[in-house]
Amino acid sequence: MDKTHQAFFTSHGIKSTIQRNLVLDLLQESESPVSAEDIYLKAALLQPTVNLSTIYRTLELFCSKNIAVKSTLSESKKAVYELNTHTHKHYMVCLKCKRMVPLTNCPCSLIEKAVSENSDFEILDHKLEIVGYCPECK
Amino acid sequence: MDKTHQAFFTSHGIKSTIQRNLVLDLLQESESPVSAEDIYLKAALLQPTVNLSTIYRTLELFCSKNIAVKSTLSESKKAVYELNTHTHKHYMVCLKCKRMVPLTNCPCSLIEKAVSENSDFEILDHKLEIVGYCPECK
DNA sequence: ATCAGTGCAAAAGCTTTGCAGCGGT
DNA sequence: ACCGCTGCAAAGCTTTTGCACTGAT
Repeated sequence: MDKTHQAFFTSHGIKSTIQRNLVLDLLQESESPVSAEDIYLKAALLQPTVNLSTIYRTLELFCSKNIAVKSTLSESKKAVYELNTHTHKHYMVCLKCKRMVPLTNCPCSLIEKAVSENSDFEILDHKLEIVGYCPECK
Repeated sequence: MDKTHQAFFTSHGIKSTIQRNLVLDLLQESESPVSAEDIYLKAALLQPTVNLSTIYRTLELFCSKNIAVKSTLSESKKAVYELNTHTHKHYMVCLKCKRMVPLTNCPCSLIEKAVSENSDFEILDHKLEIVGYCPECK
């Protein structure tokens, strides 16, 4: 059993298992959000008996412990997951290759400010998705 | 057959039918985006033989003709549809009652500008979703 | 030894599709 | 009369769940 994984998981109050270690590693490796199936396909190469439902359960667990974050793009019906960096983050999504490029900085506070001045809505969060073509696809 | 519907649909190059008229009316009536099932339930009251798949086909047709616009919220796995007002529009979504309140004005051009200055991404569109509690639910 | 975690299979929820018959022009 | 539109049923795709077994502490 990997001590690093073990320490990480126990610090979040959950058990370390081979599958969870795997999912954590795979989330760590991927530079942009991935679907449960993406994770599953990569995980199955290393651990052929792993099951898709375990991946879903693990991802859901990670989200509930704030280890990961789930989001859904308007373009697809699949949810995607990424490690929770605890930073404010948005992506540009390429319509062709589906690549997700993170925004380096985001002037969203302007929007929240403007909105809260104009309504009684209590704003907790916001999602911004920029859609277009990445440099390689345009 | 309703002449108004007929004229509208032929101007978009598609046939007018009872079901399409109904869907158009129901989209017109609703002040915020609705799911296919919402439309179906309302439609079934007036036209009991109507079928869910027809609603889906009609909504998809409307979207392909730019009569309607489809979007998916991160909170739900259902798609929602609304008439295409051809205006830039975003919503605040209440976490509790799921009410969608349109933003009166949106400083998004700031974002697109900032983003396009910082990357080679060709921006075609963006989606903004504000999440929180509406005045009644907070 | 205990109890949480997992694999497997089945089901659930939303959406799409094939096909035969109906309906609009 | 023609051909597109619809209803119905079945399937598809993503995600969830029940259950018995496995594995971590």
